[in-house]
Amino acid sequence: MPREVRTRQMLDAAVEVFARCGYRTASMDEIAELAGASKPLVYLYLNSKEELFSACVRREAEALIAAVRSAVDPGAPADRRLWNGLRAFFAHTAAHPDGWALLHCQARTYGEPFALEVARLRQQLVDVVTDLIARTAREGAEQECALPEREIAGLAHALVGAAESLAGWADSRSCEAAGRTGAPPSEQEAAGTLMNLAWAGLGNLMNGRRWAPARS
Amino acid sequence: MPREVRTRQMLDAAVEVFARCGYRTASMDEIAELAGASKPLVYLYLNSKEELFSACVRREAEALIAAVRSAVDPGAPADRRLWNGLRAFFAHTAAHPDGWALLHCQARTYGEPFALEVARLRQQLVDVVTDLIARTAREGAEQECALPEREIAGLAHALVGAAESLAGWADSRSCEAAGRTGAPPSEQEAAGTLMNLAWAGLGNLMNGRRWAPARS
Amino acid sequence: MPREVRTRQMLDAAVEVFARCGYRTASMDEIAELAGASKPLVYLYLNSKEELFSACVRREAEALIAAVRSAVDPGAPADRRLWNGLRAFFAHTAAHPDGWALLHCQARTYGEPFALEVARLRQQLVDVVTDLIARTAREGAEQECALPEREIAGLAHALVGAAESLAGWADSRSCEAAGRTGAPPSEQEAAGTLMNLAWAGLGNLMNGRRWAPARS
Amino acid sequence: MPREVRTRQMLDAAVEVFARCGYRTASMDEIAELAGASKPLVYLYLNSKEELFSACVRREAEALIAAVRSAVDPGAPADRRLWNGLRAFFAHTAAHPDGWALLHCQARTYGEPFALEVARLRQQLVDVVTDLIARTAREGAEQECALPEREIAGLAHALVGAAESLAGWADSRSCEAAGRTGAPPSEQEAAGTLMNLAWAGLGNLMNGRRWAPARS
DNA sequence: AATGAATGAGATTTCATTCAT
DNA sequence: AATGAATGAAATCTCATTCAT
Repeated sequence: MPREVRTRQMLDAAVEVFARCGYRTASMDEIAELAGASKPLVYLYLNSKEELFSACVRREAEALIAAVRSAVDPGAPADRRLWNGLRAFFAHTAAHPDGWALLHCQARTYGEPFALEVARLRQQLVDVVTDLIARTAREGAEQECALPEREIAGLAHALVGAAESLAGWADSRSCEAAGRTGAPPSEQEAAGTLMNLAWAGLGNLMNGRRWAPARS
Repeated sequence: MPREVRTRQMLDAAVEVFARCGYRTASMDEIAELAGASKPLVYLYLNSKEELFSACVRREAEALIAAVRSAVDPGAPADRRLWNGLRAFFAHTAAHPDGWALLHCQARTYGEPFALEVARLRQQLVDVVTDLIARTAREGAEQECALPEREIAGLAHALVGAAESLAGWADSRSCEAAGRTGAPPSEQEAAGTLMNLAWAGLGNLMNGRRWAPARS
Repeated sequence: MPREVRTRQMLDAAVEVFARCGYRTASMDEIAELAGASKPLVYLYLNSKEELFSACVRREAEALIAAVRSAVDPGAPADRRLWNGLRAFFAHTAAHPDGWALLHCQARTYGEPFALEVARLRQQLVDVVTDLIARTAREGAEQECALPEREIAGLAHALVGAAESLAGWADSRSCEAAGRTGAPPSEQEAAGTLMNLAWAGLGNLMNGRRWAPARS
Repeated sequence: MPREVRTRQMLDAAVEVFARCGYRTASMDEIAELAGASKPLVYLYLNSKEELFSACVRREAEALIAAVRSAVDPGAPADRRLWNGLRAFFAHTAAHPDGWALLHCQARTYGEPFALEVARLRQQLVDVVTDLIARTAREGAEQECALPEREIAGLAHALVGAAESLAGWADSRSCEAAGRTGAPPSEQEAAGTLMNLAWAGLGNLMNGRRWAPARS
């Protein structure tokens, strides 16, 4: 069996096991077995547990970012682009729950040696969203009312977080765990909720309709 | 030294170590040492690593929820209540970064035996927010336009996720890791961004100003 | 069982196993078993295989050097001092064949991380011998004929090597291995052979009776 | 590439790696890579790590013994023969430091399966020297004073050991390790030191000028 | 109330070695 | 003549956990 194929199998297995168990709890034995190969072969091709995990994270993150990017038609109007990006995000995370779990749940531990890399990848996602928002704001501005960069960054972080949370909501595993009932939301629903939030927020902000605490 | 005091010391130490290293990587040796007690004593008081971790999560989650709840004056107007809740959330997470790291970063692993409990605690937080939103919506509705429960739940999830993300943004550790520059946002800023988002979104939804994809 | 006693047992076992198998071949399992303790305890007390080996080498080297040093009566005449030193050397190596094997056979591999330390310890032995020779030469000089330092160092190296070789000769294990027959030499014999060599060599050198190649 | 050439390349590589790392630490991967061949080929030609090591030791030992033997002109006078043998020994070990390291440092481990063979090869070297000394003694005896065989064997062992030690002294690697300073001795110097020692020792012994401990 | 001493079980990783081609 | 692919076995080391005091 050619090396490339084997490597992919191993990554697939590793993503699944890491998503299920977490980095430390996952054992190389289990990964190797699931990949249908022997442990030494896993080491031969992927060097160490750490590198294997890194490779998984990188692959999944790149796939997610690529999915979002390619869904965004550069010629479309601003709102359409944001909408498509969101739908692609929810579609991809729903289609690849293990990869998503890896990125969202497992890869955040500070103190692990790959934390830095993971943080950078998440930042990439935020950057993509920041671009989307900035263009949306620019094109959609009814009047000359540029949002400060800092505010846009905040919005992007908030949106990414909201999207992550909604994606998690849609994940049946977390449903069971939390004891929630009722069907999880569809991608359309999740994207819709978020789109409305973003659209309304952007609109208000751009038009100066801010909420401010009443003087006490 | 009385048992209560010792126990608190142990939990403090455990939260710090768990936050820094994660559940699996943290070692009971380190925790015991940091707590200034011997390992057998830790076991005598807290039974096992798992129970110790659970106790940490429970304590920190309850503290966070209590902080948010107590900041919400039941007699205040709807927007004020949401605003105060958000500020309390950001204030608390900023004041207790280890506890927050525990809840946000470490405690998400599916597959660990305490995952269930952790998910339930997060659900409590979502429930608090859901209540806030529901009441805000009810009171703030300019016209009779009840939002469906399902949509409110979605909003709550989105808001909690956005808040988490903004709280993470404000955490200097993740800043360094992601290579971001510029000062992290203050609690006021974070709360403001989120409040605007929520307020605008709620307002639009309640008034039927929804964004919908153009027919293609 | 108190820590000190256990530690000594472990070192004893380690010296035996390392001497028998060499550093790499020896297994911590075997050492722990021979020491009558569990492996984790060995690690708790001695940290790592490398440190364990270092500790063995240090202990044995110090014991050997101490044995030689304490046998040398500072008030005795020069030849007597050398003689006593040699006898002590052969007596000690014969009495502690494992320790000797460790120093002589196992601890020389360049490339191992402890090679440096071992080389330094051997140098100590050479230094002791150099002192002995230097004083012998000074006191025993029939006429004013100081040997150059460099020559003395050479002699010391040669003597130490010769002693090592004779000590190895006396070791029954190497006898079997080499297929030699006949009883191995006693300490007295070995010391005598070496003493004569050293004494004659020194005498000749000091009196200028050197061997030089005939002009060809 | 013909088999013979390849085999030599492999042995060259193996000697280098074994000398650098020791038998156990050396890896077949490294040897194969350095030899520029694939691992299965190494196994095809040399069967196993053990046989490979044996082959290396045999080759190097035979080369050393041959060098010494061929330097000894059977017709020359006794002292001249010893002198030439010694010079050849130091010249060869200096010219082939890896081979020498293999014989002197790596190949002494009792407990490895080739220990027996290695010991026999060293014994051959001792035998060569024993012959040299025996003939020297016979020819050089000023009076009828045959040295007992046992004493000659002792001398031979001592001389070989001394030579080994001096050769080691001359090896720059051990110099660095021991922290010694000053230029290492040349072959001439080493051979001279040893020749004087041997010559004087032999002379004294044959003439009955022995050192004996004073009655106490 | 508190601990020094001790361990069973399991983790990652390495390596000599062999097929199938 | 030569090799890419693959592995069984064993190494070092760690850790949560428990006695005996």
